[in-house]
Amino acid sequence: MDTRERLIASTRELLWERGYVGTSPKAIQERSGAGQGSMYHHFRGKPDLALAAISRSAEELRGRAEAEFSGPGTTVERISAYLRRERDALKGCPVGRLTQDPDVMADPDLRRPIEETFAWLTDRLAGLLAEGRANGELDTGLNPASTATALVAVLQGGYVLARAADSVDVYALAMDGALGLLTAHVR
Amino acid sequence: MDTRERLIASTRELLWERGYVGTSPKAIQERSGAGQGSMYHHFRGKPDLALAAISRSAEELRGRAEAEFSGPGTTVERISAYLRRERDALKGCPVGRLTQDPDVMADPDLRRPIEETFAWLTDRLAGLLAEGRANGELDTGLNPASTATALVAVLQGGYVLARAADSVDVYALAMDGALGLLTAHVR
DNA sequence: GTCTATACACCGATAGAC
DNA sequence: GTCTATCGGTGTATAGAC
Repeated sequence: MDTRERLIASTRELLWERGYVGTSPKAIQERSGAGQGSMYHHFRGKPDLALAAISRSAEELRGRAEAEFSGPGTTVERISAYLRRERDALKGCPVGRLTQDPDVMADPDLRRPIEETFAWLTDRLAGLLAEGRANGELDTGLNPASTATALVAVLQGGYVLARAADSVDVYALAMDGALGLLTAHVR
Repeated sequence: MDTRERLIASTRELLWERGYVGTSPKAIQERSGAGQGSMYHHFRGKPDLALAAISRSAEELRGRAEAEFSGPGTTVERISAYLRRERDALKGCPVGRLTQDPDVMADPDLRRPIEETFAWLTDRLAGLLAEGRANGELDTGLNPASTATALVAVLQGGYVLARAADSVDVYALAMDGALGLLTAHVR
């Protein structure tokens, strides 16, 4: 990995662990092994580097989700696989955690990848639910848009509860609850 | 409000808006109108003040939730009232947002009120669901513990999605989805 | 109780040598 | 491309006068 990539990788880790305000150029330099001058040669400053890091994380998240969504099985099985996928629940969501960072949300450039990721995710899930409803797998009474939003929310909230309880089991419990509720709509 | 209370109130606001790392003693002093010496007279330092602020916020959250839980109506109506209560969804949860703060979670004293609040909340909701199941209001197949966890998660995640989309409507949509799923279990 | 002065490390960046 | 030097501002206090 070249210096530029190491800088991005280290920034992604630090943003995940400590958020934007909690991440200093100095910490990024130390973790990446790059010097001061090196960092400012490759990036114009902290926001520029953060943009590269956030975009990369958002891209990766979508890629992994898409793999699950377009995998084998019924729509409910694919949604279940996505929700139950092994996650580092105590670390939280590398994209979702940034919504709590006022300096990120105040910068349209930094905000965009986050907004787009959740819009895409909710939309993709709504599509799967609509597909399941259309092919008779799911109840006709189920609303794809609101249900999809609730499912993404339960995922993000599961991270919050797991961190609060310091237990990955709480994340799994939240997914059990959500899927238990959804299953009642399976014909 | 005396100086001590103003310091706590300002710290609560700042922790809500900017988190622990994003909140400086200087900012607290400016917002509260208290001077440097005044702040360090009433509190030993930032962690001490944060503990007072977090405890207060946690207490208030429980009080408001309990008002909804012990209010009128069926168990599902009370849960619905709680989830749909008017909230400043774009500001996020004053307690839940702190789970993203590594310095808060690393300090057992600061962490405790957060952990306790979510444990209480989930437990209280599970009790309501169990009650609804026992009195025939809800499906016997519904698992109170996992469902309660999912409901608290959807609430916390609703805040995340609302901030990501910069829209309170997304929060409401998540609640619609969750209640839509729950309603299928109402006999 | 509140004020001002002081301290020292870190933040985020720029300049210029190599 | 990377290094070191330097910069003004902030973070988080402590000390001591009033």
